[in-house]
Amino acid sequence: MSVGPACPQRLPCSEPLDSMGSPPPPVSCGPEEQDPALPMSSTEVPHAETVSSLPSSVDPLILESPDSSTNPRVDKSSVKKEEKVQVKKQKSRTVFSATQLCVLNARFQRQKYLSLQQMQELSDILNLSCKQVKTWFQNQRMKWWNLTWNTQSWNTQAWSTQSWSTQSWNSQTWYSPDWDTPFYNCGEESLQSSMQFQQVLPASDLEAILETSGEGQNVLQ
DNA sequence: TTCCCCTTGATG
DNA sequence: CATCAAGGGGAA
Repeated sequence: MSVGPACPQRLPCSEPLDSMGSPPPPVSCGPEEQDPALPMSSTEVPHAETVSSLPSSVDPLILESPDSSTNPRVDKSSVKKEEKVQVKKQKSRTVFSATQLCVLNARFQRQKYLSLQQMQELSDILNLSCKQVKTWFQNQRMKWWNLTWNTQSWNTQAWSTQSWSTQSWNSQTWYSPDWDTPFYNCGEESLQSSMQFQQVLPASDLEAILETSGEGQNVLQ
């Protein structure tokens, strides 16, 4: 009933597609192709999730990845697939560890859209599934947009809608020219300032650390 | 296929 | 209660 669509007013998103002129769908960039088959074997979400015994946010950091072992075992629940197929309910909200979020956030600040390859790279580094990374970016984009227009509401004069819409999208999108150089793009620092996420760490550095360390999650305590 | 968008469902 | 990661639908 008139509750309203509850929709946060359609964002002025002209879509990055039009910006570029012809950002073809997806393009599938490389050999990677789509991965709807779930790379996760069966454990879909290997970590977290069931950590509700801790009183405070101790952050156990379960970033470890047992998936490498190819599904060693499924903890409790004797049923895993069946449950999904039949019940299909039980949505599990994966709780990303601090490290994972850190890297994701760092990357997001530089790039709002990732290509498939980049997505896979990130997922590999963080030990997450491609789908998870994709979903995370999707949700982040929503938040970011809401935040952006919200900010504009306060400073209606500060920003020119045209300014950001043009620059931002033009800079880069999922359609990036450089696959080899995932990081580094144009100077979007301006956006950063406005956004003021709480973290201002060197994205490339962070990722580099993770990459080098393989799975050093304790790097940043 | 991807995207956005809203809602669901779990976690804090 | 809010937040967050997903599920699902509709649209290029």
